Amino acid sequence: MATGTRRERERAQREELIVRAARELAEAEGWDAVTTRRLAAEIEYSQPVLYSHFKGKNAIMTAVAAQGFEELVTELRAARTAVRGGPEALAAVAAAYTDFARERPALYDAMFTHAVEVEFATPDGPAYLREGFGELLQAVEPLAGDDDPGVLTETFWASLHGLATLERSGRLPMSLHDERLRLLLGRFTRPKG
Amino acid sequence: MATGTRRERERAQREELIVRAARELAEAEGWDAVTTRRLAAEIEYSQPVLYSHFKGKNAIMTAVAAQGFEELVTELRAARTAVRGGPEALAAVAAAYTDFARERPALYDAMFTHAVEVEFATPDGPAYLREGFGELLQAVEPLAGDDDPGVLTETFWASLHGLATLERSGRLPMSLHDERLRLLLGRFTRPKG
DNA sequence: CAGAATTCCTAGCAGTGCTAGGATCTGGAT
DNA sequence: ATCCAGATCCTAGCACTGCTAGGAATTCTG
Repeated sequence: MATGTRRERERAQREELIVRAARELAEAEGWDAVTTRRLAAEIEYSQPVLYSHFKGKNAIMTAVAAQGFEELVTELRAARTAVRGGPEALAAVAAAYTDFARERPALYDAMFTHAVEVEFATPDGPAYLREGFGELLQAVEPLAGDDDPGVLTETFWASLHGLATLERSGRLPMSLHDERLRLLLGRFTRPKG
Repeated sequence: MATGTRRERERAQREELIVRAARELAEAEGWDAVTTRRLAAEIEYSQPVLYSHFKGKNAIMTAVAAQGFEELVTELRAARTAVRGGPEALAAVAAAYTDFARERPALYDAMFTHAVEVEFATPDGPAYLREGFGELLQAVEPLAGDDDPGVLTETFWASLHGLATLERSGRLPMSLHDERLRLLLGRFTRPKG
């Protein structure tokens, strides 16, 4: 029995190794550079070993994305709790979100453009999704007014996501990012006239 | 010389055939299904013929995207000019934009997620980009207030893009689309308090 | 009608994700 | 210590991708 647990531990370690290697490779050279062959070479095992841990390359990306969600949640929480609340909280959370997307583009891609296997939009989805949305919700809710806070949070999230993706792909110049974020926040914090 | 012009005409026709086939295949089965072999079979020529017209698959996608931009411009213009102006114009343009993304997902992908070769964010970019942005701008401008109309338009565009992509990928349920759009428009038309 | 030039296809390259099959190594029982 | 069952892992290969070199076939020109 003792050997069994050791093997399990080693397997878990290697699985972690795979995810870390995939993430580092993606962050260094983009997801296109993450091929099963290169990944196998990186961890010094053969390709089929990858498939004994994950169903396929997509599952590996999903595992990387899961790490990303965890980290995004902690960053959003840190940003939100660092300020008093109200408009400042929304600004802090928004800046944290777009910073995350800019600084970890490969991670962000895995989370929000690839890896559709993550179950969004369902009440029983992964905990990190509920928590992440919860962080946004807590920042948006005080400013919702008559609007449904949940739907308004979705809308605000979509705006941040749009900014992040368009700026990252070069379709909007990054130089005006702060200004765009300022205008967006202005519109969402503006009280009903 | 007469034969020369005939050949040119035939070449242009075949090029159009390639773009149309790529577009139809993408809209029917998604861009993953658009391989050079299938495309060649569809137009009843061999693969290398594709490369005598386009530098590669990406160039074909760019050509499809160009068609998309032209169509998007006309739809935005139609939506904007159909109403009087002010908030209604913004609502009409926003609905036209998200409708376009939902009804022509493959086209939208080629325009805004793939095909980075299109020169966004430069003054001398393609005409359809300037025109398309101009349509949004004309709808946003009357509501800009003290804000820079151009930057505000970029921000509004990003919000629409975020909604379109998150809803399309299943990360936001499509059922609440109208409500989200309503809230977004409410925030962007709300006068400064 | 022969020669030149264009057009086009066959065949192939290097790469992808993924998998079947057998070799190798490990752990436990005799 | 030995032998066998089972887990572990790798080699080799499949079907596919985008793309290209080289030669065959067709077309136009003198």
